[in-house]
Amino acid sequence: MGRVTLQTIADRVGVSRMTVSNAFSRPDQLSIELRGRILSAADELGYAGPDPSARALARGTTGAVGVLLTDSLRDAFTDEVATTFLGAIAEELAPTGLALTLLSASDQHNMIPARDVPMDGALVYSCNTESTAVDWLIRRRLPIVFVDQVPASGIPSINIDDRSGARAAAQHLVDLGHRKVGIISANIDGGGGIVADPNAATNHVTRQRMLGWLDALHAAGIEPTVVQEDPSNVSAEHDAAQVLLDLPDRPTGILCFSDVIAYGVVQAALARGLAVPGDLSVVGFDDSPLAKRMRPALTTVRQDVAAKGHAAAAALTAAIGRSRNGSTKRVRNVLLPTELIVRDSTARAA
Amino acid sequence: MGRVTLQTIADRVGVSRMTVSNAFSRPDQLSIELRGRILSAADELGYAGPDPSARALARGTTGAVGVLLTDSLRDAFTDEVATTFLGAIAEELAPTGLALTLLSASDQHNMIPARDVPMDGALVYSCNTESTAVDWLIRRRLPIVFVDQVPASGIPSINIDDRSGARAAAQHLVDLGHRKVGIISANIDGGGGIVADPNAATNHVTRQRMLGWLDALHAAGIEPTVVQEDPSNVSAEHDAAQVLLDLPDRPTGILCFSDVIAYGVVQAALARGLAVPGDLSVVGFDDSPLAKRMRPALTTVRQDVAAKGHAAAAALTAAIGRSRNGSTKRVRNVLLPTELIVRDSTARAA
DNA sequence: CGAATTGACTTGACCGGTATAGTAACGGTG
DNA sequence: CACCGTTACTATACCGGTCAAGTCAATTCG
Repeated sequence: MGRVTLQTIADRVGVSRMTVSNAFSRPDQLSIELRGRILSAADELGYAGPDPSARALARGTTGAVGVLLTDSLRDAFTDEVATTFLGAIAEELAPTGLALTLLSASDQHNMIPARDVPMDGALVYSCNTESTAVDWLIRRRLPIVFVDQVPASGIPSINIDDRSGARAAAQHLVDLGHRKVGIISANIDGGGGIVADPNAATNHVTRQRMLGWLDALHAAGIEPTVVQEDPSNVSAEHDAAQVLLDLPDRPTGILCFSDVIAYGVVQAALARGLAVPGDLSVVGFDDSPLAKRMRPALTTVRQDVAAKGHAAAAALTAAIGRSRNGSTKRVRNVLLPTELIVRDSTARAA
Repeated sequence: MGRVTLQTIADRVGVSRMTVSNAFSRPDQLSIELRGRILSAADELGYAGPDPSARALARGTTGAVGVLLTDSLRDAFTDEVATTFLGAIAEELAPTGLALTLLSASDQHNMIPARDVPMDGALVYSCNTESTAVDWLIRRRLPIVFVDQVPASGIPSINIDDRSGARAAAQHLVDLGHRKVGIISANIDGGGGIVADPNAATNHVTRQRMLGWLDALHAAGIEPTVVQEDPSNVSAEHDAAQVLLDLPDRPTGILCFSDVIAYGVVQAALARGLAVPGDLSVVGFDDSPLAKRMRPALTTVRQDVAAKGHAAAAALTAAIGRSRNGSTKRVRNVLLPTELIVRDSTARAA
């Protein structure tokens, strides 16, 4: 027995295929009585409703939007900040009925999700600027929204004020009298260890935070030692911390790209008998739940990740709406604020 | 200027549409020279590659698989157990190049993701048995895998041994001399508070754990007081705990559906000056990271969520493969073990 | 009472690809 | 030199829907 299609049902009921289609998609186009007959015939035949792929082709819409995530999706679920973000997106998307498709920016054996997966629009979340996946999305002329990405003209974007936040964090250490400062950044140039050129970061967020830190430090005449996480390493935070703590002229304050890193630094410091914040001040970034939870509670830069997610999803649905009815309203570039939260992991330099 | 399709390129280069299609999808079917010309023509015209929807229709495959989640996707990202599970799925799926689409079981204004989103297969994760979304997936004849779901014949399933785990947990309390036992279950019949019929649960996991607890308790002649979380409530765990702790004959041991609930119970107990485990023993379920982290460290039932995720994704790709080449290999029903982990939240009954 | 409207379907084209069977040219073989 | 297997394309028929523009009878209206 072949597949059941609109035609199968049409033949069975003795109407045209179009009428059956209407029975499912535009109930007001036929009599209630006939619709009832069609629906029950469909039911008997075990029809599951119009084929989504066929419908997508004909209608030009799929009912799903994508989120493009750097490298492994795995990480997206491991990181508390990312899950909060995704959760907020899901929440904002729920009333629209759109499903959420997770796309990996890295392609697996000639399958490039950004190019090959059907969708109505996409969110680009903190991808490296060099990623080709983004180019595919653009070529497809999909409505897209950049999040934590360097804003491009004509593309709506959601960012947080990373630079100001980082600047405030660094200034905080400066104000506490720290002169020897270390920085642990996310990955900048592919390896681990000490970074030669702090401005080489391909990731927008990494770069902005770096600029912010340097703003305040340079203004105070401080030249920090910058190390980066080795992304291929499980104990990346720990190793990066060791590099700094092993320096002949050990820093008294460390600025971290994230709370997770900061946590690792604090653990590493405590493990070698250093007091935090007595011997070492540590500042994180994000204000993830971890920051409040850990001991000492972490001084960090707060960003409202949930708000970012909501804004991103809203911007995307707006962009999709815009592309549907050809409206040319100007796109918005949102910049959400950051705020320094001082807790117990920072103190005056010894 | 209209949309660029295979035909546009074909006309431009002066070949048939099929040849252009081959240039993209089956490079071995044409000369290298011609393919080069086609590709560069496509490039000039700003062609983004074969339209995914059209290709999906023609090929009958979309490159994405779904995960059907109970109610709000939001929760899926909030719950550490769920994110671990999803992360493992993503990891297992990565090498296949399949994208992961998150589907809400609840339908929003006549858009039912399970029915309307294009996909090659789906995972059904811990949905209520009554959910109609599952029926849609089945009707579509999509390859599916049940996870934490009552196994149905002909459908591969991944489960953990909830009942044995719960039994071990309850037996543990019995062995410690507890006679007054409370149970805090996940939602059973839609409300909050004390549950009349513990067997009324529509969710398979909820039901199995309940059966397990009762196995051991009834064998010891103990009739527990069962309360359930009110899902609509933010402080659900706390409230449920209060109900038990307010009982005239306060329980000395409480069995919880999850570690998160157990955490809430411990907090509630400590808040009213009860010692844990001195005055009250608490057992969780899942062995999420929280269990190890909290103080006192939680006695709980361990399940390997990551393994569950991997198994689920593997089973799904297997099912998809099976449906492609019409193989009729028998489907597998996997049951993963659980293990009681005794930590510091349980002690002999006072 | 004839014309304009409405309701209920139908017709034919189109969405943008892919599968499969062909065909023509080319070089090698017995 | 007829025969055969390749290589490189093309022709035709779907895939399973939806859209826009009919058709035709049953109202409604001036």
